[in-house]
Amino acid sequence: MKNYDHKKIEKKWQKEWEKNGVYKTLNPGKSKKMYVLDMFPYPSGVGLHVGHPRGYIGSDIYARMKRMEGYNVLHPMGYDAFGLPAEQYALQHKIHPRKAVEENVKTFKHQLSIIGMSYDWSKEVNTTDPKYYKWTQWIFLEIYNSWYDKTKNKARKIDELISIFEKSGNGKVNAVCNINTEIFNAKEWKAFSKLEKQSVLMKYRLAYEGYSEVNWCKELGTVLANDEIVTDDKGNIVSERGGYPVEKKSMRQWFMRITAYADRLISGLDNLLWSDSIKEIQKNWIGKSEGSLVKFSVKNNSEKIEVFTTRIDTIFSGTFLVIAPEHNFIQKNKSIITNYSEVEKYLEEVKNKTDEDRMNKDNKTGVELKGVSVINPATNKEMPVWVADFVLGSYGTGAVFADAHDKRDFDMAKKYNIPLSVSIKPDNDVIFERVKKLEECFEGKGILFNSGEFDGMTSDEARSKITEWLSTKNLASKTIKYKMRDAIFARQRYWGEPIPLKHDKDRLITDLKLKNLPLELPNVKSYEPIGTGESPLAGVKSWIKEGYETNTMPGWAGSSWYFLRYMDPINGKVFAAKKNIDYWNIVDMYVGGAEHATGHLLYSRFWNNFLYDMGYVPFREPFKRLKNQGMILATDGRKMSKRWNNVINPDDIVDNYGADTLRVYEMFMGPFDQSLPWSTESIIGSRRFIDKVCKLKEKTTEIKSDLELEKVLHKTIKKVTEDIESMNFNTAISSMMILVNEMEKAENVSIKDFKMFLQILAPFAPHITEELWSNLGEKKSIHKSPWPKWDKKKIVDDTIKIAVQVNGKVRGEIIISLDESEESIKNIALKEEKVIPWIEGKEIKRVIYVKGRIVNIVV
RNA sequence: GCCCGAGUGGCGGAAUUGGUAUACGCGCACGACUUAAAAUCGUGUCUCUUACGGGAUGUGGGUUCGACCCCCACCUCGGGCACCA
Repeated sequence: MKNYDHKKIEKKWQKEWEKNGVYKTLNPGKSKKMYVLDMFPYPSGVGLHVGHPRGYIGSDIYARMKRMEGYNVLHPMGYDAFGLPAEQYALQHKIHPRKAVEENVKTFKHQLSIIGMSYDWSKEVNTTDPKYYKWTQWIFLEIYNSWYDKTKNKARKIDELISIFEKSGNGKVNAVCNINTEIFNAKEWKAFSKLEKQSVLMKYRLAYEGYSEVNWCKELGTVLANDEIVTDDKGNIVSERGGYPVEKKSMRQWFMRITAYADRLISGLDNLLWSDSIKEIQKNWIGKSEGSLVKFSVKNNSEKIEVFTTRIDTIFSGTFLVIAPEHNFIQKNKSIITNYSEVEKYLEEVKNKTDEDRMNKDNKTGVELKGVSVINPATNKEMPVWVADFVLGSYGTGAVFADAHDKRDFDMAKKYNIPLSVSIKPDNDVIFERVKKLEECFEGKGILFNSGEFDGMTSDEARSKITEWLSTKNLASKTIKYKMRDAIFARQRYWGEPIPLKHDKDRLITDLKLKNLPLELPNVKSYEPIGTGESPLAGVKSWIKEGYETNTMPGWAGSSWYFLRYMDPINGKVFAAKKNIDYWNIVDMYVGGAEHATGHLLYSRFWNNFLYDMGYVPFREPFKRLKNQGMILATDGRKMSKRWNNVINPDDIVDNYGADTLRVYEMFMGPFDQSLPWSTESIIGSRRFIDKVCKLKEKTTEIKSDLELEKVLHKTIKKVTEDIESMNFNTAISSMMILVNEMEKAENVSIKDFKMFLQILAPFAPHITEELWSNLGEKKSIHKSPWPKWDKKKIVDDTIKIAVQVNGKVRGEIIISLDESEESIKNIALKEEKVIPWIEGKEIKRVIYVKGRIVNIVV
């Protein structure tokens, strides 16, 4: 059945490559460098399925071609092994997560090695290795000890901020921070206690302490990630494991001020060669919107309620204001709200509502704040104020003004019969419909509002003119808001990097110095939840005694900078030597799943931008080119999962068909970035292809191949080279299949030509090509041979076949020589036997010739 | 709901980006080899029509000498966000 013994051959060459260091990366120096990176895997307990290697195979092919093209290639692999699944796996199997990781890494490495990857394993990194996370901790401290200077638009050392405070206070500091800080002068600063200084600085630091709501499960005694909770049939949130109730609980956390980089994370995308869809996802995630901040004065009160809006052009028709239940206006002005008890009741209700309930768009609820009204700055008309939970405390200013243009405002008004209006220039039919309804609902209370002099303008013009006009009265200003929030950088878990900070009795925080890093995770007997919601570290006496921070870092910490560590993986003095970073520089080609668009790919850009600001790396963006491999689905079209029992293990495929077949098949299935269903039926085609290649070898001779075959060969070399460059592996393989079919048909194939073919096939099928190459007497590895060049002269055809159309329909074919004049080609076409019946006796209106493609006769 | 992307044979897909639609592979059918089967090789394989020809790239329209490709509307599927003002 088998034409060659793949098991024997593959094992033999894998050993040989290892022995000879064929894929070893050279030290910095050589001018042509190429950094080809895979997203490193999370080594789970179940090992790889056939979907996982798809991306790795693609990048491996790319790396192999680049190596043959003479580049010094950095193509490493490592493990991202901190995080929840390892902890859960360990809990389940009653072994230490470190042990579990060790075992899983072994499995992964074995599975990867039998597929024939060309990694330089001496560059391997593992995020859970203290020698690695020493530097994750160090970067954290660098971020912690920095603030964002908006004027210079870069991060700076916190020490510089302190000296500014000492000289002139914070009045002139233009920094990005979430909380409004009180203004103080130098003298006041100096008078602050240590604790006061600490809390002021915390508002500026790029990593800061704060509080946030978490999913707290009392029965499990632990905080749960969103992945670990589900909604039961009654609509309550419960733990996935056990189905215990889950409630919201405020917890002390650490945050990363990623919002400081929001603009740069958008603009930085411009120069990246990434798919538009990933760029789009990131832009939407950051959610930049430009608008205006409008002040509504509260009647009989000195207060003003600020509203963020992108539609200030609709302000003339704003008839009421809605604020979020979390808005601090309510608590500050209890006394003037005449129906406060009713309001309080509503706030209580909202608090107990599940998120799902709150997000039910069709059921708007709210309560009017009686006794309170505000003045519309554009019309000077009095407006009632409502509180409603569809307004989010966390976006904009937590307040909106309502007008009929907005569906939500309209729904609210309709439900509670609040007068609503619409500006005289409704922008589309939907709004016109609403205006009609308004008249019905409110018995004439809904009115068209004339926005006067602004009415003839385009929306954009009106927006900027109105803002300008109101700003002269200090009632509005232009502003920009983002959807993205600061990232929580803490987990109440054991299996993560310890945060290298200490809290003393007086709540003063000190940071560890580099010489004291790494702060190693203590070896504990029980890494199970301790029941308070804090991390298991809070139950370690020696840890608490030292005052160490009990939160650990989240899963994305270690993966946010690993691409830098590969450049210099065992350096103990710095995270990577400057010389290495300068040389390897930006990652030229990054391959991985699109599911990391709003996680890893954003966080690592953030960290890299920060490291750039601090002068540690010479490039702003970490990944120049990004390719997202599509998922391989199971034969049933679903995701491969143990749950569906539809997982295909690559080990079995390698065993039955060989690694080369697996590689060729996975690349041939379809476009690299497209998700495709696995088909064990179809894989045989790839195996047949390799069998045919083996058989072809028997046919090779010293005699020169004929010209036609040479032509096909050189065209194929060109096609394969270009296709690998653009990662169109499926068409590269199909063109090689065509070449093989031609070679089979040919009388004779020269050894020289066959070898060239083996070379372009080598990145796809490294084992069999190496075997045949060596059988043909080559002593050095095919993978170190220079990439073949196509001969330009051999790929031009002197005569070509083109189609002749009549009125756009193909009626015949002619063979022409390319240097023939347009005039004579047209004449040949008009005389073509099969064409004549279609044009005979008709007036020829036009004859169009597209060079080398087609002649179209219009009659 | 909003923002992306995609719809091509029985199946995975190709099409030089506006120029001969269905390459390559799987499957299927027939044939050769074989006592037989597997493997291998050969031939065929969008559809209607005996043929001449006609019709097909989710549906309907448009632009063009010419449209899978561009424009408009709709349908279906996939991805992202989701009461974001």
